[in-house]
Amino acid sequence: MTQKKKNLILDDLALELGLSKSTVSRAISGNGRVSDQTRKRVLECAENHGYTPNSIASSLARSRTNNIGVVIPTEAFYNEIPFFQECLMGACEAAARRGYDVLVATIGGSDISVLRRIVSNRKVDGVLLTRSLVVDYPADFLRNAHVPFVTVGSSRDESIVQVDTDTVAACRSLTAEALQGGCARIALILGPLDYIVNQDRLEGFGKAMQDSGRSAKEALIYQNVSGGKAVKEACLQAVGAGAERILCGDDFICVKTVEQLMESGISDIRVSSFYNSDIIRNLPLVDSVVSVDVHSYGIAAGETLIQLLEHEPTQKKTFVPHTIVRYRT
Amino acid sequence: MTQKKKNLILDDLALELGLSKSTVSRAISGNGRVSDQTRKRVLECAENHGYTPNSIASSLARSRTNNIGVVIPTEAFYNEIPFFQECLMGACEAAARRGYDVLVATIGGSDISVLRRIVSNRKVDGVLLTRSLVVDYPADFLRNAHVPFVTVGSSRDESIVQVDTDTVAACRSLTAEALQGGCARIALILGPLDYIVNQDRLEGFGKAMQDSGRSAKEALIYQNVSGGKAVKEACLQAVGAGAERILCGDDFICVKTVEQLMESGISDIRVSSFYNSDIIRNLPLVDSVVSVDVHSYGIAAGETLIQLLEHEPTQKKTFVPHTIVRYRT
DNA sequence: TTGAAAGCGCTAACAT
DNA sequence: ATGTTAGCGCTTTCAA
Repeated sequence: MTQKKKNLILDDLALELGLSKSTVSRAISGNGRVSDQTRKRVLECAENHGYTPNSIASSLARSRTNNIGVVIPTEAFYNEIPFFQECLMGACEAAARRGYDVLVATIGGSDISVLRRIVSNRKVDGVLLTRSLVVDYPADFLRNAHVPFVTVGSSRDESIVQVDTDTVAACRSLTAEALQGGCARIALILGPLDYIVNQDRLEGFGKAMQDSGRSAKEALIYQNVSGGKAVKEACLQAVGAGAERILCGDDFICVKTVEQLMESGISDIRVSSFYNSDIIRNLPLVDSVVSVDVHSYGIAAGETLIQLLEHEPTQKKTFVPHTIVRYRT
Repeated sequence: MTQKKKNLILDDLALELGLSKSTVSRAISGNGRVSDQTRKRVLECAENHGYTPNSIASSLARSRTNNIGVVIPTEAFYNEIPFFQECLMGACEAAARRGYDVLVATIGGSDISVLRRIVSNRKVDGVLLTRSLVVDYPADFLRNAHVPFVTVGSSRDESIVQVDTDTVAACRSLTAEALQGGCARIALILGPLDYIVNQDRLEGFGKAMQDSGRSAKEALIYQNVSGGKAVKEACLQAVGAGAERILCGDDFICVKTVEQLMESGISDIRVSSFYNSDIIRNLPLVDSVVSVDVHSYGIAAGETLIQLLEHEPTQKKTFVPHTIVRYRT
């Protein structure tokens, strides 16, 4: 086998086999009837010539790229690093399984130019949105452009296909646990409410409070807290107001909260997080978290999107499981 | 403007403008001479029709996709989460700036099937390798397939275009600092030596020892340590052997080491890490780390790859800066 | 400067 | 079951 054989194409195979291009194409793609005999001959020939179809040409002819786009926010990313990464890896896994590839579309703030580009360049067949805002520009854009998409995380828009964990239920359970300890004064530090997930967290929290016969009013709730400094301030306020336990909306908040507590030399307040990643696994004071297998999350979302693209039946809303994890009992 | 205009193509514009396809193409792509007047007319027309070229067709005609592949290892990833993520984001940024898009190719262990696929499907013009092993399958494969690529991290192969931080120098400095404290017994816990980066770390460490007039023999060196359990064992051994300071090869090792120290109730040993991410920013006992701006790292690598693809002059080896960061002096 | 025409490599009617 | 023939939408010689 000489190294420098030029890239051969369908015609070459057809010529060598004494068949027509189309028959060879059918045999290789598996679309259309071909006798078992010829199929075998073709496949064999392709195999030992190391023929691989040019997917670009195929894309042009079929108007399908077999690529999906995964949208990742550049900023939020610094607060929730592992989430998007794991999600992405999951999506890649799902894609690979079905012969798709993944294009990354970063979104900085409300700048969706990269997304616009890959869509208008027709580089993807569909898109995975890895965050849902209350006002969802990317989703609006995609709907408008008639590009199939799936959101990771809930959307208020029922018509959107979504894959999510039951955030409300998860936060409800975690809060319930926290309350069981007979904790009198509880604080909640939450991020921006224009993220659906934070709204859900708040809702779950509220429900648990009600469940235990309390009013959400009794709790110290700090919402729309963003940035390390703001978190630390909220933490100080909570402490000042006599909080015995602090629930944190996400990892970043949790990290900053614990940081503040340590700095203040406080060690008798317990902390929980509504979302768990490896970052907080080593933090002191944290004793329970909501844990989601984000990798499966990504797989489920990728799989769902591909089902959509292949016109396979799909549920409008898929739930992925969560668990409550306790540290140092 | 009606919403449902069908996707228009070059011919449509040509027709409307009373020009030929080719002229319109030239005007839009900017390749080939067109009178300023017509160019303006064409661009205007394209603009207010919202015309966007079909990049797939263009790819087929030019044999260029304007996509780059970024290879991410699936396993190592769990130990060094932020690194690959940030690198990827940096690469995306560089790509976006130059009109390229990014395809993700995951590699699990030595399974490079995804990489193989995107390459043989001709979905990318070049590849970024985000890790270098001593025996580098992906690099060998790419070289063999004549696909341009750049490695993030050093390679022993001088012919490969690489973007890296000067790991040897960085670890040398950090070790030197540690030794200055007048530390008698120093330990080094290092990951697998089949990663170039670990070899470099070891080398930097050794040099610093020599610089200070000691022999590397004096140090407690644990190499090829992988997995949390192994790290903890190494840590215990180091402690048993009287280590006063522990240098860790990377964040994962650092986390596990500190974990072990805490569990053993030890608080008079200082720890340093040869690589720093947010994970360890909140760890006790750690007082100095090597810090690299991984995002710029990714940008530099992406930029270098694209230069390569566009046949612009490129250095064989680009260094990105590092700093030594001290915590709690 | 512009146009005509031949691809790029594959797919999918339609015919045989 | 296989072959023929148009495309898919853009680029790029080569002429004019």
